[in-house]
Amino acid sequence: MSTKAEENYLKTIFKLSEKEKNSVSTNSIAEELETKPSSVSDMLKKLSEKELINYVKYQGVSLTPLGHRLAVHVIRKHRLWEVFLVSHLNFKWDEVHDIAEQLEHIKSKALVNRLDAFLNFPSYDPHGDPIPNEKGSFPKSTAIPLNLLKVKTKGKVVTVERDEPSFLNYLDKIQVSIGTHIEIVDVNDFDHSIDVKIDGTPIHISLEVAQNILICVL
Amino acid sequence: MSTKAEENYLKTIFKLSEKEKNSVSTNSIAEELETKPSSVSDMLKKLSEKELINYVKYQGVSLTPLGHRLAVHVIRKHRLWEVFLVSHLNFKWDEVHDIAEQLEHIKSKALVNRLDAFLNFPSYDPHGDPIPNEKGSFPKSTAIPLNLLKVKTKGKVVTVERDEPSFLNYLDKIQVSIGTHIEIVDVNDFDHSIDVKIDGTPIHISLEVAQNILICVL
DNA sequence: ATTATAATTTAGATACATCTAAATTTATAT
DNA sequence: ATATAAATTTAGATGTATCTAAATTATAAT
Repeated sequence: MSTKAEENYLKTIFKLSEKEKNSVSTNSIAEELETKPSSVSDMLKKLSEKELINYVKYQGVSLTPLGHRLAVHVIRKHRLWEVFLVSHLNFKWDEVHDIAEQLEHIKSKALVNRLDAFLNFPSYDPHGDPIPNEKGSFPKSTAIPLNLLKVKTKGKVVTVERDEPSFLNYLDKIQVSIGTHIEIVDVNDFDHSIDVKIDGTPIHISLEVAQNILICVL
Repeated sequence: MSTKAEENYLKTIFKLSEKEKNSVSTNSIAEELETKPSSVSDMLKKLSEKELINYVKYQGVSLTPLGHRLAVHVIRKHRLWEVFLVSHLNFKWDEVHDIAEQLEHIKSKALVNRLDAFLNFPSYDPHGDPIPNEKGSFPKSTAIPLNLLKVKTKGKVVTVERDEPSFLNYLDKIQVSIGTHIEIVDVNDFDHSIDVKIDGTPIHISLEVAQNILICVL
C-alpha cells in the first residue's frame, strides 16, 4: 500500500518525465515538491526498494511499469475529482486544484470507477488535461501550442498547461476557456507575441501565455 | 491544523461521551480505535495541550467546546459523504463506511458546504444518523429503540445504531431500511425478543437487533 | 588534467503516531 | 485497612517523512 507522500513523488516524477526525457533529477523533484534534495534522496531510496522507480545513485530516476501505473492512477483520480468539483459543485477551474490534491489519495477502486461513470466517463478535466481510463490509457490528442500556429489558422482551446490561479485568472479576463475559438491574426517576430481573435474580439497575447494554451486546429 | 489521527480521536471521544456520561476512559477509547491504551495516553496529552479536551491524568477526558466543534464537523463531513456515495454513486449503505472514513478528513470548508447544498441539505445519513448543519447543530429527533415500544405501536425506522456489514446485511435480509414501517405484534417477556410486522410480513426479532433499530412512532 | 562548482547523498536530528514492557495510580475485595 | 487487580501512564523503541550540515560524486572551466 502506498502512502500519500509516495504517491506525490510518483506523480511528480511522471510529470517531470515528459520534459526531462529519460531520467528525472533529484533537484528538479525537490523544486517541484518544494522540499529539500536530501529529503528527495531518502524517498527515492524507498521508492526504489518498493520497485516503483529505477534508481542509480547520482543519476536520476525513471518510473518502473508498476510506478507508472500507480502514478497514472493517482492522476486519474485527481482529474476526475476536478471534473466533479467544477461540474457538480460549481467550483471555478482555478479553485479545485488544492482540494483535488487531497481527494486524489482516497483509496477505493470502486469509488473512482463509480465517480467516473457518474461523470459520464469524461476525457478531459476542467483545465483540458486528458483523463486516463481505468486501464491507464490516455485519450489521443492532437493539440498544438498556440504560439506554433501560422497566421489565419483557426482552432479551439483544448488544454492549458499551467494551473496557477494567476494564469487561470488571466485567461478568464481575456475570456479564454476550454472550447473557446481562436484565430491567429498576426505574429510578431521580435518578441514572438501574437495577435488573435477570440470570439471576434482582437487580443494581444505574449509568447509566455501562448505557449501554455493548446489548440486543436479546425 | 488538526491531523487525521487527532480527528479520529475527537470523533471517538464524542461518540463515547454519549454513553459514558461525564468522562470517557482511556481504555474505552483504545478499544474503540483498536489501539493500545498507552498510545491513547500519548495522544490525550497532545489533544489536551491543544485545548481540544479536558484531561486530568487517570481520570478520563471530555471535549472542550473547541474539541466538540471539531468533532461535530468531522461527523458532518462523514455523513454528508455517505449520503453522496449512496444517493449519487449507488453504493449500498453497508459499503460506504470505510470510504467515508477517508473522505471525512478532506479539508475545505467550501467543499463541505457545497456538497451539503448539492445534496439538498440532508438531515440524516443512509444509516439514519442525524447530520449537523454548518453551525454544528443536529436535527431534533424523537426516535425510540424498537425494543421499548408497546404492542400495537406503529412507527417507521429513522436510524440504526450499528454499522457493521453483518448487522446491515441482516437488516437487508429482513427488509428493514430507513423509512420502513414496523408494527409491534407481540413482546416475549422471557428473552425480550419481539414479533413485528414489516410491510405486512410477520418477522421475529431478537432484543440485540431491536435495541439497535430506532423508531419514530406514528 | 586539475580545480572549482554544482548536484547529490549520507549522517544525525526532529516531529508524529504507534508499540512493548515497566512503573504508577486507582478501584476492588477481603 | 491492606492486598490484589485493573486501569492508566511513563520510558524507551520503531517507522515515516522531513530537515540541516557535512561528505561525496559529477560536471564545467581553465
